[in-house]
Amino acid sequence: MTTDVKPRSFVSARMVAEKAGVSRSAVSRTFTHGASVSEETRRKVLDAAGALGYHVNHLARGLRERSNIVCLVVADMTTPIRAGMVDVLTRELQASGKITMVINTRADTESVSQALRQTLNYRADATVVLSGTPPATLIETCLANGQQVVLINRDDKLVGSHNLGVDNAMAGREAYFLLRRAGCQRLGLVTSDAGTASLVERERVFVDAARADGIEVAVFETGPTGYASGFEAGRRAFGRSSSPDGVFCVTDLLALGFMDAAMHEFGLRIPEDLCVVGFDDIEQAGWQSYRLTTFAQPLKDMAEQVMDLLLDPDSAGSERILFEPTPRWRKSVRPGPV
Amino acid sequence: MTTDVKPRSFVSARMVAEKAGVSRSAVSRTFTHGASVSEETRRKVLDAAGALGYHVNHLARGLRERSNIVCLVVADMTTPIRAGMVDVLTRELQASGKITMVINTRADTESVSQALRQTLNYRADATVVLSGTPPATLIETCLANGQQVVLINRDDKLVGSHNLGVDNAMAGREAYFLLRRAGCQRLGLVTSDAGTASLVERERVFVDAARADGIEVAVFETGPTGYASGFEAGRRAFGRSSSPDGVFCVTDLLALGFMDAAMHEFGLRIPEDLCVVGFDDIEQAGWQSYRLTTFAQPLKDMAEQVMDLLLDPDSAGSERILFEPTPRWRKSVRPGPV
DNA sequence: TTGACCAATGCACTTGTGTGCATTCGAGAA
DNA sequence: TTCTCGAATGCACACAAGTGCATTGGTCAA
Repeated sequence: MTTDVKPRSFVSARMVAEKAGVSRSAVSRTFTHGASVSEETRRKVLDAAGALGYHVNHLARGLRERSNIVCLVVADMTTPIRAGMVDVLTRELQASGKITMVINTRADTESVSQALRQTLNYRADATVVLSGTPPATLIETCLANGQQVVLINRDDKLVGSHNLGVDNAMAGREAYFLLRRAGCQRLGLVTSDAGTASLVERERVFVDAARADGIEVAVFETGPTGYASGFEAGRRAFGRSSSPDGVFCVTDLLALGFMDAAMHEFGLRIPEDLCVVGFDDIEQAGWQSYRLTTFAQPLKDMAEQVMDLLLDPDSAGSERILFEPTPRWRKSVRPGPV
Repeated sequence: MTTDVKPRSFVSARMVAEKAGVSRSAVSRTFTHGASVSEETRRKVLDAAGALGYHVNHLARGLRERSNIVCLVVADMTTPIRAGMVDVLTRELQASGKITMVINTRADTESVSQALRQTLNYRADATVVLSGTPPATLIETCLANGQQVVLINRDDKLVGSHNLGVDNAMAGREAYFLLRRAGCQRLGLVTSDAGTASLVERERVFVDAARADGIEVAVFETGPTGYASGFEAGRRAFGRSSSPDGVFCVTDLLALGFMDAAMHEFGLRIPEDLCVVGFDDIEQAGWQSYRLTTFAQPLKDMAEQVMDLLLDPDSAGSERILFEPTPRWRKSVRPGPV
């Protein structure tokens, strides 16, 4: 063995050109739409490319113009609602020829900072943040580098970034209305310690609406956003003297946990003894054991809006785009008083 | 306006060099671990880089050596088990400094082919396939181009590709044993029309084990893998004369749907009237309304194994690595006969 | 027959890195 | 003072593409 040169793992345009007996430019032009190549050369190039297994290097192409890479920063991916968002977004991005880099981050700031830096390292054209708390300075760096930034369900007011969100206030009001119409007297609210803007707003509007009618709401906050916290909230809610008969849970997962505690730990019937309203309309909310009345986030619409923003190069951004959650009437709320 | 030259969106090493008054090589070396740079130059470069907001372009870096990109090909991402896989894998990849490209594909072959091609276009070092049916020829192309290929829960026997999977046979046998010990007489099996190798194997082993004891199993196959199919299976199972009293569902989602139909449509008690065993141990299986006895896929272990394979450059591959699913005893199966 | 014109092609430059090689510079030893 | 050695630095090239510009070859009309 004189040479240690093992066959190059990736074939380049140069190698195709050699095999086809043409110039490298010809290869390049063959794979560029609208370039001027004779039919004969084109065929020779395509034959050689097929034989060698050639694939255009999008990384090198991205060196000159745009990379077509979009970064998706997301936390709590196993949560049904988040999984749904990632699913619809990746699908939509792919359909437009973009490629998706997923950055899975825990909630802590340091982790997100690192993630955002990766975004810049790989020259992503845009960054879509589904969660976490990216420091404003880092997002500004993204913007300064010409990236487009889309924030979903967050309430930062960063100049230049796009902001999508659902109308939480509407959901809070509507939830209160539903429970009152069902004749509920002792209202409760279940939330998490996440302190996300969306969650806080739903809580605030619901509590305020009740207070305007002179009704005080019992608030339960037992841990992170999830089934377990809802279950624990249920345990506490019914383990004492005055227990609620109508509850708004700011998230479906919380609601399902709460319902399970009420049903299986305390033998309550839903909706006869207890009415529950959730938010998100995750798949499980429609399962026969729960049939939760809730609000659906228009995921598909939001994803399409994101694509419109990304594909429009000179979209100004920085105004907040609100989406109407659509109510899903199921069986966890009575149509009227008992 | 004489010039139309707007400030370059991304700052390059050249610009940093100019501002710092050093050569571009110095900048490059500052950001390369172990290179020879004086402390003074390093500081000047870092200052300039900070002021300009410079970030190393990993795309250009990837032109020379490896790209550090790993492609994750996945279908049915909203499914809890898949979401869990994507979550743990992205987390693990990130921890090793890899970047994850998610390719969301429908089950059809054409879609997956296109996805695999993207993988090659972006010079991914490796491809991890969670699902779908990539044609063998395409995977061979990946291998020929020096990519590592990891197939999870599939049964292709492609030379050079790594194969991870869980011991489906063990689960099938164990499920049969559990139901028999509970005293179940009329066994049923719920599966989907997906025809995945894993699903088929679980079904086959379960049915064979029963047949060996002279017991015939009623098989229900009503649609794609999911809650709705399980529910429909339940409807059919109890809508006729001889209904099962012990059922193995090849997936938790099928099991939960089946249980809901049994409980809410036919008023059956679990486990008194009906025993159910699932597979996957998704989060919902532990919820209070179900408490499903099932088998957990060792997601974390599998992800770590994937990382070991990817980080070891000369791992031969092509042998199948089996993982033991761990049984989760809950309440959907009686400990003994009624 | 010759000028004009157009399609096809190749050369050379661009993008942003990392790095081998040569050069420079300064310090320490003889 | 001079020689040696190592650290620091810059030049130039490689990587894999796209593309402006010049050149070539062929066809058609005058």
